[in-house]
Amino acid sequence: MIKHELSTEEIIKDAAKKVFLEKGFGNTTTRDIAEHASSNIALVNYYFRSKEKLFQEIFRECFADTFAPIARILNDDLPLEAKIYKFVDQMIELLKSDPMLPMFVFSEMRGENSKIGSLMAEMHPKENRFLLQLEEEAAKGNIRKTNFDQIELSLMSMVIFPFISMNMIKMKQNLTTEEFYRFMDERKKAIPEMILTYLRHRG
Amino acid sequence: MIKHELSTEEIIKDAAKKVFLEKGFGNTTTRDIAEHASSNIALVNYYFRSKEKLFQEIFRECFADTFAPIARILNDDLPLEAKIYKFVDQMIELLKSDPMLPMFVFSEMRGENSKIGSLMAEMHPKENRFLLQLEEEAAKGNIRKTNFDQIELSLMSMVIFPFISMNMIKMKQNLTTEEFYRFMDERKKAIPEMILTYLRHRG
DNA sequence: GTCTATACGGCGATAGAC
DNA sequence: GTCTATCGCCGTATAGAC
Repeated sequence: MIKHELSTEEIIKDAAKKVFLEKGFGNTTTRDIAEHASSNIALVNYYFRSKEKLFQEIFRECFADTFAPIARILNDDLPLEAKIYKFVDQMIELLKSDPMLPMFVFSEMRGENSKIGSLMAEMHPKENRFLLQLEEEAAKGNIRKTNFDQIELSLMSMVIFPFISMNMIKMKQNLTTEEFYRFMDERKKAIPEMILTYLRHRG
Repeated sequence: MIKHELSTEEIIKDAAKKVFLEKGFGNTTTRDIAEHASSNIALVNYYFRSKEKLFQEIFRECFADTFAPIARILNDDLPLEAKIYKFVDQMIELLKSDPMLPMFVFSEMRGENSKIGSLMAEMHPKENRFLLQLEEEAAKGNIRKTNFDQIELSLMSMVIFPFISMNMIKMKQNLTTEEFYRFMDERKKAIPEMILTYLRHRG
């Protein structure tokens, strides 16, 4: 295992990611980024040409970091129950390690004329194995028939929203970050239980 | 009923709200606001002293618009099932009429040293009738015993998150705004059903 | 109350020395 | 590759005429 020093470019990019995720594009200045990287404005533009370009690069990565795991797990070849447990577990672990990710991604996707747009096209020509799987189980009579788009959205909501409202929750319940994360760990059981109980209950 | 012309102050404030909600504080300029109000920068500062002050005023209102109805309905004097149905229905109607509200509020609450902070203190010394009610029903054996904070958070998540990810959903599923709202109307039944089925199922 | 004109600072970006 | 110095622009805010 070779020990790598971080290159200046990587240091700047990491600093930029940190600041962008915390404050968003509009509240971030190139000077912010340079300072966080213990560098200077000239170098930021030397490596990335502009604040805008740097932002695009980071947003692309964050977008992928958020949605690639979702698509990957939902298209896994696993039985329904195991898949749901795995999805909730892995997503919560991912978001615990990068809790600002969803707020950042969704926030920067606001507005019709968004800086984004093109990213969507490339992202999900993907087929959705999860929905098919729910239809199959329903056909077999193992779970109730219902609108499974609603189920999928509820699953996403219950996993992701707590991180978006993390600050609110922490203040309201007077929690440290550690305590909040323990609360989220509890959800690894609570969410699948609710979804599965509903699906299995005679409609 | 007297017909009121909007005052210049109100026109500017409405314009500011529209722009702030769409783009956030950092991506909004005083010029934006003035243009949307068919006015000029001087007038914006004449009525509100600064962009910051104007923002604070609007944020306060949006914060209240979001959380006051939540607290109000959850503290209503209604049986559990009716309360949950009412909560989901009223919140979805509210958010349909102002779909950018949650994204705006949560986005501007990011970061520890946020422009906000003080608002929290005044907001919820409120007791939470909803959680007490769940405990009561559990004591009577009408619903299962579980961590009701998780239930409450799941309820919020399923109602609010879809509006935060609205753009994503609309693009992914190729929906118009009308179709998205119909999808949300469907949730008025789907969400309470899931929650209640889970609560009533023998744990 | 409203507008034009302007002050002033901070922003993104680059030139040019090393 | 790195840094200092600086340019030009656009941001917020205000002075002052009407």
